[in-house]
Amino acid sequence: MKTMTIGQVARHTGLGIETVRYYEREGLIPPPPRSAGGYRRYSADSIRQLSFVRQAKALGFSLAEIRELLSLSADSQASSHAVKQLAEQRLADIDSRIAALERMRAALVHVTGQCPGDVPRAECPILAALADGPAAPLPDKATQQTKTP
Amino acid sequence: MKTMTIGQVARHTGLGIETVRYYEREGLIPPPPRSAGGYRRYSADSIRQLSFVRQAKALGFSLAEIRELLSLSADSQASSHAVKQLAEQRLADIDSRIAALERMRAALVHVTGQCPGDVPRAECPILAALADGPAAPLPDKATQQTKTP
DNA sequence: CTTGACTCTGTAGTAGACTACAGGATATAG
DNA sequence: CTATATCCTGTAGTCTACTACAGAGTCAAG
Repeated sequence: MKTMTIGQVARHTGLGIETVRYYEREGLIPPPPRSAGGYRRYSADSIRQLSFVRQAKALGFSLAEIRELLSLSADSQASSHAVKQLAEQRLADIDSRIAALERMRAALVHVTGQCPGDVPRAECPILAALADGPAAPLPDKATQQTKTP
Repeated sequence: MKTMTIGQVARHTGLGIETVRYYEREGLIPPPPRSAGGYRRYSADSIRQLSFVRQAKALGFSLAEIRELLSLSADSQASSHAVKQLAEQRLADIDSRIAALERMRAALVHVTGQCPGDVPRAECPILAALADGPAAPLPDKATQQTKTP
């Protein structure tokens, strides 16, 4: 079976060598087997995982979230229940991200395709596209005393 | 016209007070008018902008990108050409993000809905969902042959 | 006018995610 | 066998995006 050095893996995934080692330290990818001299020897599987990390990062997932997603894929044949629950949470999150991106998309289409230049700014609402979407439920402070004016 | 203090704005947007001031320093929102005593007085427009920032951040945009997006909305009636070009770039980016999220979504659906437990791991590919998506055009070295069976 | 909650500026510290060496070992072409 | 390109560990530095004070001023209620 063909294995690769860390440099080849880095080139294939578009990551830096130091970054690959960093991901290993952080537990995002399992430590690969080593050669007699101590060199890391990667398989194609590692490439897949690292590409996943790169993509997921570009989508705004934190390394902690990505670690979780990767564990989902690793455990997919194991404890169905907990895994499913986690996957369903992630699914909901992803759905709302897609929805928000599509609102943003619509607004941008509006800007590029329409907006003749005579509309008075309040009608070209990139802002409005995302202004009221319920994406991330932040640390709830809402149930404070509403000094409603 | 009704204006709000920074604390009220923070509560409305789910951001911290310090964060709101930070965004102002960073040029994400324009400095609001001040009261006689120097207090910032926000309008509903600020709320909209700050909510946009919060949402866009949750989608993985950096503050620099968000600044750009906000400038798009601010200039929407101005120099159509450069603005449109920028908007079109952002649009393409958003499209590929949506596509990647949808691949990830499909993989998660697969995990939650299918995956009876007897499949041998290579068939529940959350990894494969993102393994080869073209999200960020990194220093190109690709042209790799997919030896995948 | 006093009080207490709130805000101001400015500086400094933190967490996450890299990124850059230093100093030394290893692999491989010739 | 000898370059030289690549790899190793370990530590430290950087960048982004906050977050936390300190010390002082402001606002609204009573």
